[in-house]
Amino acid sequence: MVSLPIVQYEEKIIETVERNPVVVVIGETGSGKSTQLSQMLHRRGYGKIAVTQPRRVAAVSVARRVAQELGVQLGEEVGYAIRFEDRTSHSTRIKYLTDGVLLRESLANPELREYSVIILDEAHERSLNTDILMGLMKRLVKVRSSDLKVLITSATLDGDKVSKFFADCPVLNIPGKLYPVEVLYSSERPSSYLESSLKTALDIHIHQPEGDILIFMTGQDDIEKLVSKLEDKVRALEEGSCMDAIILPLHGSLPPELQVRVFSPPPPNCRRIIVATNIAETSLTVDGVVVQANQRAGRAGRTCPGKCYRLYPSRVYNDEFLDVTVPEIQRSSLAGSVLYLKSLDLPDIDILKFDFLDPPSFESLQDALKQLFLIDAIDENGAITSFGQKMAELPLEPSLARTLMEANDHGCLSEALTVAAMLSAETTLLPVQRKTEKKRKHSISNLADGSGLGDHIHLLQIYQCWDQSDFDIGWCKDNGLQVRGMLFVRDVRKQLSQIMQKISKGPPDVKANGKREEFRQDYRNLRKALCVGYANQLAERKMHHNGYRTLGFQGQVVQVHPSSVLSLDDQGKFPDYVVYHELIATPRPYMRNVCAVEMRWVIPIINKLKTLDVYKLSSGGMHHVEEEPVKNLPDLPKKDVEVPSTADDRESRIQAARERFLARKGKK
DNA sequence: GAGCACTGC
Repeated sequence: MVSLPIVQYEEKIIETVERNPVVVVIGETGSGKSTQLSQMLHRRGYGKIAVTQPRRVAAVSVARRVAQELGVQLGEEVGYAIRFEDRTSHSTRIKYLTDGVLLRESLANPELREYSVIILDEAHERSLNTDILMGLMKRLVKVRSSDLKVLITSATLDGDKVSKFFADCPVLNIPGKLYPVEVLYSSERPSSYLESSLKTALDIHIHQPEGDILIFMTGQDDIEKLVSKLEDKVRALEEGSCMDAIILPLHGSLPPELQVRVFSPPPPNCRRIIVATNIAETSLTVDGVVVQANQRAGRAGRTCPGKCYRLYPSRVYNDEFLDVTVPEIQRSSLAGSVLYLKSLDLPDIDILKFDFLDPPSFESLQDALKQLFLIDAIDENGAITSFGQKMAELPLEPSLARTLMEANDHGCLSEALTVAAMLSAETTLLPVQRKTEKKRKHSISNLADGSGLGDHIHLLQIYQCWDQSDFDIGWCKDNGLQVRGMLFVRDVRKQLSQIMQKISKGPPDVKANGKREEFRQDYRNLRKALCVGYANQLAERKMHHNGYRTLGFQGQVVQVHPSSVLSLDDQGKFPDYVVYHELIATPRPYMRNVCAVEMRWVIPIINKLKTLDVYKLSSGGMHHVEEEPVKNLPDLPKKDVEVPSTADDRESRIQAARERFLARKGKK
């Protein structure tokens, strides 16, 4: 085995950990920190060690490698835990797990006494879960000062910032780059990145010695175009003029069996040209890559020297590309995280003053509080309700958790479970769509059309059809649904159902299999439950056309997404009110996954909005503290609510996303 | 008739 750089630092690392409760380890890709740190501490007799990873594949593959290095059976001394898969046992001493799983564990056991060491790996990725864990660790090292060690590891994270966050804890730098990577820039900005990538890749293929090429593109669409163009060009090359080449696409919606092709070595005298999304940036390491046609130099130089071609001038790179990733916590809805933190009931944690490495804006916290209030997860003073406590147990966004609670009280839990599970997997359900195959959708819509009521009902009906086929794999294939996506839905549904059984007072309504609602055809109870859950995601149709105005966004005009199955009435009109699952930020904002609701269900929500007092919500029912002057709070309508505003900050984030999108389009 | 990507419980 090649000796990893980190091994030389073992004494130094151990010594620093012995003396400090928190240590930051900065190690570049290839330093071996993910596999070696846990083993070092294990050798020195530390107790059970948890190592978090932001992604499932990473948790599994790193655990597998460490078990192999230690010569033990996976699941014994070394194991992993990801959603739906716990491969650990009583003898497990080193446990790899996703950050989400550790957060769930900390809900059941806030002090995490099971572990002597907690390593938050890949913290530079700034996943929302890791960010929250960092805040919790800061508190935990105080509570468990004598028997807990915390390590924060990262490739590029600003070590000083994290150190400062953890009371000036020590920072260890482990050099890791094994081989040099030469970086080459284009002299000017290309008019088309696609054409420029094509030209550069061919040029490299024809003129450079052997070694694989990795090209980064922004999306599946461009990947498919580039792959087909590359195939044409390579085929057209004169026989024997240069080595062979195989072109491999790589992106998230590619089935796993096609993804793994990039791990098998090419035939002799053949160069692989891999065209990937940023999935290859972090999730997967492709051996043999020596040349890249875009910006991620870290992926080359792993096993031998490499080259990185940047298809734009260095000035562009320096001026426009060096923004550090905006942490997830500063761009996404915080309702789920806020509810989670409130449910922990830590006496010394005030959500508005929770110690984040990069605090989210005051507005987005308030936005989250407003949403939680609207769905009864917190009371008017901002304190978590018993309802909210139960919702936090569910691994769902609060809107869907609330929908399940409501459905359970109105005899349609079975259907609601299905809808929530289908939405959890929605992106992996549909097959890789090619522009040439549009017909597929119709085959399933004969069986399930949403009864005109929208996409939630559509998803429910698809699952019910599959259920009636006895979960036949062939049925999925015949109807153009991804098998692994549907199996995932079934797992999620089962998990949600078990949690609902645990938390509901009476026996939950899960056995009914949806017969009653099915016969009703109008799915009224289910839609009402969705309306209650999506109280913050309501839209009202504009008087004279089919555009909508969101009630949550100050009069923002949105359209129903073209993929929606929602039908028009005799007059060619959409329903007066809908709830939506998400808004997509494109030049024209779209609601994706909508469900028709009735005005009489909307009225109580509007009324509740009138009672909303954001000042009380955010003061947590206690005296408000100085730092945020009242005049900075957004004005909330207390009377005559026509266009209630509950998501001002999110609106500005959507706006910013739109501007970024437009700017990108403009450049093309 | 338009769709940025990726990840997690």
